[in-house]
Amino acid sequence: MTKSIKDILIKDLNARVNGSLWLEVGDGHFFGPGPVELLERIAETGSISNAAKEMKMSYKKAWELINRLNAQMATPVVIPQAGGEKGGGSIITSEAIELIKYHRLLRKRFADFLEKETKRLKF
Amino acid sequence: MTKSIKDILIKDLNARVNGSLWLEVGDGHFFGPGPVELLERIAETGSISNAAKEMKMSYKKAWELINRLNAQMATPVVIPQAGGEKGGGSIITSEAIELIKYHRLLRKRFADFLEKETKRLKF
DNA sequence: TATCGTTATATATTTAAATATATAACGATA
DNA sequence: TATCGTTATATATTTAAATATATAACGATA
Repeated sequence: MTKSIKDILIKDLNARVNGSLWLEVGDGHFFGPGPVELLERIAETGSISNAAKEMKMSYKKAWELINRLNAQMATPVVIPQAGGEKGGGSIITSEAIELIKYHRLLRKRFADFLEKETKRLKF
Repeated sequence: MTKSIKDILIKDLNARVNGSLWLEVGDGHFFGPGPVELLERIAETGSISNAAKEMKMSYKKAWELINRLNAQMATPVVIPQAGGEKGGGSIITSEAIELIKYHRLLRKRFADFLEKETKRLKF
């Protein structure tokens, strides 16, 4: 009695199906989990700098990410202001909010897919 | 008349949904596209060394990958032989063949999911 | 027992990506 | 006009991952 691959994957290894998802444009990645979280935190904290700190991401990386997004989108996702009452800050646009919402729904459907595939492995 | 996020993503950027998929066990990645391709090429070429060359992967990386897989699985995926008539070689087990088949089906379903989500973006 | 090309292994080097550091520019406010 | 903390930018350093290189062990065969 030989073991099926399912037996090995599930019974012996307790394996599960996992993955990651992003929006792609032209050649490469465009909008994935990282940018989503960064935008959310910019909205919360009011600045790229603080958002980056919270994520333990270097400010440089965060700024380049936002800069790239703003350049690629037809409409910017973040409006930065250098200088001002408290030194400045950044706000996210309504388009960014829509993007986040869309991505949440998309990820939910993806999570369902992954769960379904993991369950399928078990029966 | 403001643009919806869908308009921006599809009309302006021609964005599509993409992602990657793997089997996970315990803490981390376990079996993704890379290992699948490597196993396929070991089956074709009869050696880890040649398979790695074809993929332009360093032998070391290929060997470590196979070694890790063999250690993690209840049954090895590759049977290596050092020494022998032509210096040696490696063959893949029936479990490896099953794994590859399973992964192909899984990726097909994932591709369908991605296509569906990309189309959903368009309407 | 010499030969073959492979597996198995250690170590050095290269590469790419990230963080770290420093600093100018900014603009509302007191 | 001095101050604030931020954005914006360049450069140095660190880190992690990969390749490159070298070599011993292997075992069937002639």
